[in-house]
Amino acid sequence: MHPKRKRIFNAAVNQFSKKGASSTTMSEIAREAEVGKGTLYRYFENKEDLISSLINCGFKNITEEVKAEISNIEQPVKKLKKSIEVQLEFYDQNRNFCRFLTREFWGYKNKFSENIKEIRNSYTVIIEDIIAQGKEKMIFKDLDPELAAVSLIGIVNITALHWFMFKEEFSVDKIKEEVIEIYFNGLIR
Amino acid sequence: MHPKRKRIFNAAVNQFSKKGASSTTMSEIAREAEVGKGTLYRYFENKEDLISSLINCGFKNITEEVKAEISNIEQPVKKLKKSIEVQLEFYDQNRNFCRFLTREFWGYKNKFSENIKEIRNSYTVIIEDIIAQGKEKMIFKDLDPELAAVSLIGIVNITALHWFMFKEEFSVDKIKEEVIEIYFNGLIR
DNA sequence: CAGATAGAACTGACCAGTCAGTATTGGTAA
DNA sequence: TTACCAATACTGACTGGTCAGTTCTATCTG
Repeated sequence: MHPKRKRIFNAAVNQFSKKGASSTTMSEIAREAEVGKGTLYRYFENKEDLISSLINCGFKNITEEVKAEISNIEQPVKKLKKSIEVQLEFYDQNRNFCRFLTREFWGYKNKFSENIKEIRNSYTVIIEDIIAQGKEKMIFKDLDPELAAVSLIGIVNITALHWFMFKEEFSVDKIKEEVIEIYFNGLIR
Repeated sequence: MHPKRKRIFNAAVNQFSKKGASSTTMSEIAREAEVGKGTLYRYFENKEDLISSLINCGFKNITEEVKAEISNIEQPVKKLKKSIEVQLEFYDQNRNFCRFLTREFWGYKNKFSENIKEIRNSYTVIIEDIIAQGKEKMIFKDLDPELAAVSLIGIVNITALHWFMFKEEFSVDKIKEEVIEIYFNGLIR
């Protein structure tokens, strides 16, 4: 990616994660990126394009990373565990992006929203497939794979968000262990 | 509550859930509420006041309802099950509010944000306490109650949101059953 | 009449997007 | 090496439009 485009991306994520996309002005992004305001429009058509490119690109990154990391794992349980780990680590290393994503994701209602539905789905489906696979092999219970997938995504996302919204420290390892315990074996002793 | 204030509340939730709070104009809210624009400012100081009152009030409603419903239940497991049920049913009956809340909640960074942290916490703590209680009674595993509470909230919220964002039908019963199964006993057979 | 309301008209602030002008780069010829 | 010249990248003041919040008048209700 062009280094200036990268700079704008980073500046935008920083600002968006602080104030939300719609309360952030293009001038602020330009200032933070140390770039003229006009330059923004050389790299992005308009504000909406910037926002959706950001969501697109970040989401694609996570999805690709997860896909790559689980591709040579056989067992569904190990696959899921790995994907939880990868996701938590990605969030840990991209906190601002995580804040931005979780905030804008649901809300995003515009001409790009169809696109976003698709992107989101592309991730959900990966998890869903693993669960369906494990269900066939009689490793997982007979539950709706979509619901099970969404539940896992919910746990991981909200936990990560909660932790670095309200806590100072964020221990991927501890959270990973406990999330895995709850999701696979439940809260009850 | 004054009926006109109520009307404005409803209109605002409708609009906000469609377009997001910051892209909704006060004139639109007035039109939808069938109320003069000037009247809005008799019932709310300004737009921000309207938004934060809405979040406040809705969140308080859920919290109160959950508190009331679980107050005369003894067993931690039953308490948690009830609170899942109440929350899902509340969301089902207030879909627009749910969409609005999940969208604005995390993002809300302004003079009210401290307040929102508090409100949120007041709900998390209820769940957390039940879990801590069950942990002491050796019913629940030795996990961090906060993490366990946040996980549950994540499952319930994201599942509900996913369902009436991407699906037409929303069966509280089915979702409740499966969420409970996963959360209490885990995905693994 | 008195208090509340609708809603039109207005104001001032704010902001996305533009564009005329400036700086930088890289290629070419002297 | 230097001088010159596009072409390309960049800048930030400016514009047009939008919208929160105010004010005012006509209307309604009791």
